[in-house]
Parts: sequence; C-alpha cells; structure tokens
Amino acid sequence: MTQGGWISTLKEEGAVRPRRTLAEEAADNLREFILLGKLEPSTSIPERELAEALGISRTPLREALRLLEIEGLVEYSATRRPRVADPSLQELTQYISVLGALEALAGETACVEATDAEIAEIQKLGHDMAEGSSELTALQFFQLDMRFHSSIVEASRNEPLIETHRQYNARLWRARFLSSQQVDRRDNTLSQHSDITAALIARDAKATRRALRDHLKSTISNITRIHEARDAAQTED
Amino acid sequence: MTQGGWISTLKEEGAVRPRRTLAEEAADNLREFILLGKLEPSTSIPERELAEALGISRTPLREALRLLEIEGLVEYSATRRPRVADPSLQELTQYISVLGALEALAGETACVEATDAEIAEIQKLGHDMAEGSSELTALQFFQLDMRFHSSIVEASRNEPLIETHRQYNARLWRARFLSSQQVDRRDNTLSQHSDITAALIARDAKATRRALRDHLKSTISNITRIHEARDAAQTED
DNA sequence: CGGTGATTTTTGGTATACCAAATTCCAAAT
DNA sequence: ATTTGGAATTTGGTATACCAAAAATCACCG
Repeated sequence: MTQGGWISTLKEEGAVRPRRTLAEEAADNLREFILLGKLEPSTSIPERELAEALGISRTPLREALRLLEIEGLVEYSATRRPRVADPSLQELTQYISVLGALEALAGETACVEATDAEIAEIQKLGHDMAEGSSELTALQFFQLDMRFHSSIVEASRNEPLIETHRQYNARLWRARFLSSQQVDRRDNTLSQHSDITAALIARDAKATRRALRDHLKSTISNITRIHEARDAAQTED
Repeated sequence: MTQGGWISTLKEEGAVRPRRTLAEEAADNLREFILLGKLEPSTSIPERELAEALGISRTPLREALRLLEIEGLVEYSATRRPRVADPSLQELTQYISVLGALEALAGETACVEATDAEIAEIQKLGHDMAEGSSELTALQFFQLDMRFHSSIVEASRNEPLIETHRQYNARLWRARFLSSQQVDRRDNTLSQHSDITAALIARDAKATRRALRDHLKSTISNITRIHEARDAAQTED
C-alpha cells in the first residue's frame, strides 16, 4: 500500500461496481415497460420476438424473465408461457398487507436510524405534494407519493428491507397508479402523509407505525374501488 | 362436460401442475445443499463443475443460481463469480427484523383467518417440542421450531407473505441452526412458544404480534452470541 | 355447420460452442 | 527472496442449434 488507504475508499464509494449483464439490463427495460403500462397485464411475452426487439439472444432474456417472475411482474402459464402478470384483487390486497407491514417496520426503524436530514427530505416531499396538489398531473402526484414512501423505507438503512419493499411496490405499481387517478382522494392522502411526517419528526415509533398502517389501509379501499369499477366495465362489453 | 365438474376439481387438486424445469430442480438441490450445511459459506461455485455434477448443462444451472441469488443464498463477487452467501452479523440482524415483521403480520392475520384445526396443529407442534425437549437432538428440535413458525405463517393464507417468509427463513437457516445448538436456550424458546400459542388460541391479534416479536428479539441475541463466538475463534487461528 | 383428428408451425427448454474477461502460473528482473 | 510482466488457463456471458411439447391450422367427417 502506498499513500493512505485510498484504495479501500474507492471500494466503499462503489467505484468498483459489479459488471452489469445483458440479463439485468433486459430486466430493467422490461420492468420499465411493465410499470409504465406499455405492456398490458396478461400480454404474452414471446421470448424470440422480445429478444430480437431488445437486440439480445434468448439466453440473457430468459434470465431476465426469471428475475421478473420472482419480482411478481411476470408470470408463467401452466405450460410455461410467460406473460405480464395480472394480479387478482385478492392478490393485490395480500401484497398491500405485506407492504404495510414492511413500511411499518421501516418507519419504526427510521425513527431510530434516520438522520435529521433524511427526515427533512421526507418532510419536503410531503410539502411538495401538498403545495402542488392542485397543479400536479396524476402521474407527477403519483411519483411524489411513491418517492415519499420509498424515502421512509430507505431511511431505515435496512438493505434487505429496502429491496423487498421495492419488489412489493413494483407488484402494486400499476394498481396504485390507476387508483391515483382519483383526484378527489388527494386531500385524504395529504393529511395522512402529514400524520406520518409528524410522527417521524417526533421520532415516535408507535405513532409512525400506526400512521403508516392506517395509510395503507386506505390504499386498499382505493384499489378495491378502482378494481371493482374496472371489473364492472369489463362485464358490460 | 360429462359428469359433474370433476375436471375443475382436478385443477384445484393441483393435478395439473406446471412442468418443472431443470433450473427449478437444480435450485432445489442446491438450496438443500446450502441449508444442510454441505456447502460452507463463501464456497465458490464453478458453473461447469456443478452443472456436470448435477448432470445438466450450464444454461439451466445458471438460471438456478440466479434464483438462489434473489433468495439470498448465493451471492456474486464483483467479477460475477458465484459463491455461497456469507451474511455478516449486521445482515443477519436485518433479516431477522424483517422476518419479525412478517411473522407478526402473519400472526395477526392468522388470528382472523386460521381455522381451529390450523391453530390446533400449531399448538401440537409446540407440545411436541415441549414433550421431547430433553430427548430431541439439536436438529430435531430445530426442525420442529422451524415448522412451528412456518405453520403460523401458512395459517395467514397470504401466499406472497408465505413465500417472502420462506425466503427470509432460508437466509437465516444456517445462523439459526447454529444458534439452536445452545441447548440451554430451549426452556426460553418453549415458554415463548406457549405465549404465542396462547395468544393465537385466544385469537388476540395484538398479543400474538407482541409474542412473536419478542420471540424474534431473543433470536437476535442468540445469533449474535454465536456469531461473536465464531468470530473470536477465527481470529485466534 | 360444427366438431374432431392429424399436420404444421410456433414456442419454450436444454445443450453446446465461442468469446472476452479474470485468474493463475511461471519465469525473468531487481 | 520479492515483485512484476505476460503467457496459459479457467471462468462467466452470450449466441445459436436442436428437440420436444404445445398451439394453431387445416382437412375431413358426421
């Protein structure tokens, strides 16, 4: 070793990042397609065609599909034909239960682990949403909402928790996006967010947990409302 | 359709189960190897060699490794050389936090969803452990303990929750197995189990959650004790 | 016209070949 | 003896070929 441990510094900075494989990139691309709604639920995913479209061979694409299967964004038919996942209302409800438990844990942990700066950042996101409530588009409001929640989870500094939360969030992305179209729910969202923020600032673990779980409970009813509306519309056809 | 809906019955029975691929089988085999401790943490996993040993080609084996990576049992070096995961004490602690939150949710849910039969089954597992406490081997006691916890989670009837719990359980398997060698901790385990069972029988969601989280807290200290002992032993070499 | 069975086509699963990057090994130089 | 440079080897990543199963198509029959 020559001057001071600058090499280990480099390592910690993440400058030495793992090489990315085509499979991971493909998974990122596909995930984005699915989350942005460019691919409808139940759309079938022919491996050859998609591989060609992405300019890669089937081998890495298949690995990507496997990753997305575990994330819950892709599912396989009984004869193993991959398609975009289309979770039932029951599954969505189950996802939210788990998501609620994860966020509640994250909130509790954040009360202990988070820096003041991190809490301030969360508070700021809450403010931005409140300020812009009347101007923001559905998508913008939704994205801020997602970041608000993710920031809380990240403040827990629990890497596996963050990752698992990310996965459940992805599974719920579409349903939550659709339900975020209900502009009349914004006030409710905002008031619950300020409850959460207040509890975090007070570093009151119990209150934070309670506020987060209450919030997720109204998410369930929002999603249920939308889902039932869509089902009704479909039946009419 | 001929006589009664026996076809749909077949479907529900799972007789029409998805074809299993070599990748899934390989993942099962490898998982078993790792959980049973046949593969030490940090053991490197050469794809060709292992594929040959399993009698398959690298393609499905690589998919299996990808699955196990997400499960947290396999990790990749910066240059993407796969090896058996070797979680640090900090990671183990984080896993347990999440596991605790998952089991707490499962317990709450089970208070509402579980059938009396399911609760009786859980109670029976607790009894078996208590009865055999002085005779059972470490492995037997450990396996009953794992089944006790899994049964509670399964009683929640929340499929994604069960699956995520299974993954975290797998990540913690080895550490918990090692810490289960401390025979002197058995009484503590048993008394906590009976608290959990009592709360479940009373279908008292709050008490169940509390009992489960308390139980997991002592798991943390057990694992910490073992881990520090091993670290000390290693440093002596 | 509707259904049924065979045939063709498509699709996913697996094995294999090849490449580039990483690792190992060895010899030359200091 | 240690280090360094580079050749040889090993290893993971990707593309491709081939197979068997599934799905689609079509022709035939009631």
